[in-house]
Amino acid sequence: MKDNNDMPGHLARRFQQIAVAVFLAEVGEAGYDLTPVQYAALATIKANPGLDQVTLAGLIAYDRTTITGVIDRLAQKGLIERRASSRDRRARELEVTDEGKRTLRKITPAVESAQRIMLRGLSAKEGDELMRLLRKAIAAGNELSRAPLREA
Amino acid sequence: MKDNNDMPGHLARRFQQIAVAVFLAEVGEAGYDLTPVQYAALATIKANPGLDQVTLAGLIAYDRTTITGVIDRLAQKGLIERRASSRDRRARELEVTDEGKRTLRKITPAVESAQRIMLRGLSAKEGDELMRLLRKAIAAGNELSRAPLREA
DNA sequence: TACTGATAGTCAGCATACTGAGCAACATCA
DNA sequence: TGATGTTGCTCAGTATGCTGACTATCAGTA
Repeated sequence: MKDNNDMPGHLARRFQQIAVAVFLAEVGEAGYDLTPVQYAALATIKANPGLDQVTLAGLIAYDRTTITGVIDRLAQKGLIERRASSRDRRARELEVTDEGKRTLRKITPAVESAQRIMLRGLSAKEGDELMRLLRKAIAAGNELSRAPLREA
Repeated sequence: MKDNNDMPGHLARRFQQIAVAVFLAEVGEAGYDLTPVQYAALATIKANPGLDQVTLAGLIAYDRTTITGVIDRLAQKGLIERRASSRDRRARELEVTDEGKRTLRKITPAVESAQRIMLRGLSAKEGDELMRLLRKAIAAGNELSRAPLREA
């Protein structure tokens, strides 16, 4: 009988669980209330102003039905704006507000600190190796989830 | 500006996302409807008959508020039974039913196949190394989530 | 131009996860 | 025994993720 600790799926869940907890703790201590998912969306919108929801979802591998709620919450917090596209009346163009940009600047140290904390059991070399292996496994499995990563 | 791919937190989320999708696909193809979370709970109850919910939660690092729903669904499917404990009237003792045991036997190949598929981009050696690094990072961060792993 | 298929977004419903609160039962100690 | 603190479990509320269905719109073609 295999132990849970021999199951990559179980380890994936556990590592993700810790990663989220660390992120929320660090960002919360900095005085902000942003989830990892909201942060990634916000940062990606800032890097790609005016992109639509489907493109955003592809860039961070979110399901299109999930992104709706994330966008709603970011908009409600005043961090982004959602405008109808002029070229395609189905699409909505996303833009980070000034407050969104300010928030991003302010929480960056907390976000980076969180990334360090979740790897604190590993040496720098091991941390790099873990990320390399995760990237490789993810690349091979990209099409297996409903929300694969998509290039812009 | 750091890329998402340099964030262990993002990689964790993505790997977990793929792991769940692969698990559901494999188990679904085998004709069963069990989530990874339900599977881990079921297997752990079978290995520790009569354990209570808090102990179960500790063994698989689930939050105690999450386990309630998982147990409900397993019981509703007829895979486990929940009895009041005679020693502690607050506690409920969990037991796998015969159908639960049969189900566990039947889906084991699908579960193992899923674990292989989610590592298919890696060599055997790389897969082992990924698991080792995940275990190490998880051990160091165990206490950082609300639902840490606990020994029996 | 009318038809057909694809695409952008949303919604309902279900299953994790978590926060925080609450109740019942237990354990300990004055 | 009685007060106090702890523990097992549940519930309400919020935030991902997913399945599947639906509307509005677009794009290509007959």
